[in-house]
Amino acid sequence: MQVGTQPAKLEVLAAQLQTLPIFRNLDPPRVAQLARSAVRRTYPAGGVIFLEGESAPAFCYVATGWVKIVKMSPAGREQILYLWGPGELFGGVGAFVERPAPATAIALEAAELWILPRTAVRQVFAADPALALGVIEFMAGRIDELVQLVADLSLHSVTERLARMLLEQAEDDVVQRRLWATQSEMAARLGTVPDVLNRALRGLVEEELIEFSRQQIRILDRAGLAAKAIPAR
Amino acid sequence: MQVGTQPAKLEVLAAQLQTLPIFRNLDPPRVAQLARSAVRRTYPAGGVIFLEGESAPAFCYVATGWVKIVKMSPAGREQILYLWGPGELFGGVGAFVERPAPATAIALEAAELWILPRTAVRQVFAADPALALGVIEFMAGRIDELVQLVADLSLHSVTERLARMLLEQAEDDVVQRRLWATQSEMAARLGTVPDVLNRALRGLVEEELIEFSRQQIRILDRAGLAAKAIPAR
DNA sequence: CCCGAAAACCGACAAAAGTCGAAGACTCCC
DNA sequence: GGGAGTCTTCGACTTTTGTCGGTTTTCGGG
Repeated sequence: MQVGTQPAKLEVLAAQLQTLPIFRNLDPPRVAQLARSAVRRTYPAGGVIFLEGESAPAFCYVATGWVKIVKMSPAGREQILYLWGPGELFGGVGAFVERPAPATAIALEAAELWILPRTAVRQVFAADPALALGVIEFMAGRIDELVQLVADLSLHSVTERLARMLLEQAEDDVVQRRLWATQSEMAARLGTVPDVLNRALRGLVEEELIEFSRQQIRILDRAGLAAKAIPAR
Repeated sequence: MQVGTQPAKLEVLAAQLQTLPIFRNLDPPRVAQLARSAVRRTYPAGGVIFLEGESAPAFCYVATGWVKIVKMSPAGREQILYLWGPGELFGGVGAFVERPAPATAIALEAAELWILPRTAVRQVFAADPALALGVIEFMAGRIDELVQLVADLSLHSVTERLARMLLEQAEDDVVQRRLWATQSEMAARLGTVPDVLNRALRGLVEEELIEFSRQQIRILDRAGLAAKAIPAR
């Protein structure tokens, strides 16, 4: 490992950060300052980025790879709260509030992250209070997603949740499956167990609404699937 | 209805706002300014304060009464996200971000609220950027609660959730039940239906862990209840 | 190209949650 | 104080979800 990071990489990072909604109102020099203090870390597939209860890290920017934020039950089941991919920023609360991380972050595949250190974020924040609006907006987004997740878990069946997820994620009626997008992971995302998800999946195949392979899931009947997503009664 | 609100009430409001963590770092004159622009509104039991999807209001301060924040399913079931009582502040995101309310707010009993108008909040916010830290902390609290709720819904049974709720809410091993704290409302809070909650409740009575009446629920065996709250397997 | 581990699949079963209809108790309003 | 309406309770039932054991398939690494 080398001391210092190549200027070129930092410039790329700064440019990427600048495009994020949260930093869009921030002066470019400040963004550059943030980028310069960023620490690059890599994780193998399955690597733990931080654990629930630990002191929460500052912002994490995903350069490459995918990350899941999970809650674990005593019995070993897990519920995925968020999935973050390349170009996405997560965490952040820890930069402003002393508060243990409410959940665990794990790399789903080999991932490369930029950690924005707490001190740097605070400096920039103190120098340019307008950043606060961005942070608030950022957190508002997190809240909306969680509210939606709660409503889904409590108010809808597994098949309904699955149908909605497929409709949301499909591009051109096809949901591409990453290597790590196993049925176990999808189940954890939907708040159920692999077996039940499998049943739901082949239930939809039975009704000729979808077809799926290890690589992708194809929607055959978008209208029919939408009907499943919104329960009649 | 009279024009203007009595100065005395506004002073009380200002004093109360000042004690909230979110406004603790705010200059007293600014808090007074905020209080002066506040609008008092009253709602009957069951009255709708705002609907999901509507333009979100700014902060709401509960002077008296209780308020629930709920998601509703097409089938009519509801999931309570938050409960707010006297002295508590909710909402707020709408003051900073143009974003429809993610859920509905309903008064559980006759309630008296102070609405802090968006413009006033923004003025104070612009004048004293330190307020931003308070807002961020405030929202971090909301996120933690939602994460906990997701984990509960997905990872624990109704009885486990009930046991935990009782342990959390009990003061001196007694949970006082408000008039509106019917089994239906408790069920909506726990993410289930009244019948199932009733069964869980009398299941616990059967095991002599609690006893309950319309007025209160008494914990008879705190250790036994705690064992129920944290599943063995 | 083969091997071992992980993932997917299957059927039967168990348990939890939700539904329904109806009866009894309680409250609050008139 | 009566009476309407809500809340609670009950039993039986259905559906959904979760569990278990084992088999087959797939995939990546050697």
